[in-house]
Amino acid sequence: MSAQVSTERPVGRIARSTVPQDTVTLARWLLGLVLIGKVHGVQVSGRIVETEAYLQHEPACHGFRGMTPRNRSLFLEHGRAYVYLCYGTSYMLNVSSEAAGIGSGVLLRALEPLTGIEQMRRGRTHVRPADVTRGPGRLAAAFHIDRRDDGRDLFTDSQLWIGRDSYEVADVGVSVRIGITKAVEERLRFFVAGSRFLSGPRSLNAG
DNA sequence: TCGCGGATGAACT
DNA sequence: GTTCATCCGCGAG
Repeated sequence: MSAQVSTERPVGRIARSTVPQDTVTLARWLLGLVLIGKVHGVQVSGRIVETEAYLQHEPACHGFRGMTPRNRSLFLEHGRAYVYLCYGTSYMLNVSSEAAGIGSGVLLRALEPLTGIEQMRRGRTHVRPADVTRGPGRLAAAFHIDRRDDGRDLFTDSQLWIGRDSYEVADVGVSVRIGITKAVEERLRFFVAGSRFLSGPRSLNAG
């Protein structure tokens, strides 16, 4: 099958009032939207093609044991960035997903690069262009996302935000989540079916 | 394409 | 001291 590749289209702001306030709904709704960032003053962007939902009531979720200094952004109202360092090497970008006080969120796992590809690859020229935003750690590295971005409002921020263009997702795929050790059976990973820019083993990206 | 092992650092128990 | 939602390079098939 031929993977559809999106072309450049004008990206606009999304009214906060239209952002879903339910974790699984938000995880699916984010697919096809565009993440915009800035690297050394240059705008970079990519289409969201893969997300995972993390619900506070399950042990795989960072909010499971309640609020701590690290995860407090997860408990803000929906649409805030929760950024943390994983394995000492990779930052993860999440979107808080429920009302204030509830520690659920959506992990952004992969983007299809749209603009600023060479900027994203700066200093990582050994990474193939198609791989530069494949995987949550590489996505954050490409956008230079770190703990300073923690807490940003991703629908009103000027440096790091989520917008929308005319692209519409045809088919959404569902699978188990990747890389976790708890609640491994939950099917809470969502992706743009057929995208060439997904992370994880091929077997998870079919159907 | 896959599976494996090491690197890595901050938060948490 | 343990945990961890990863990445990279390597070698086998």
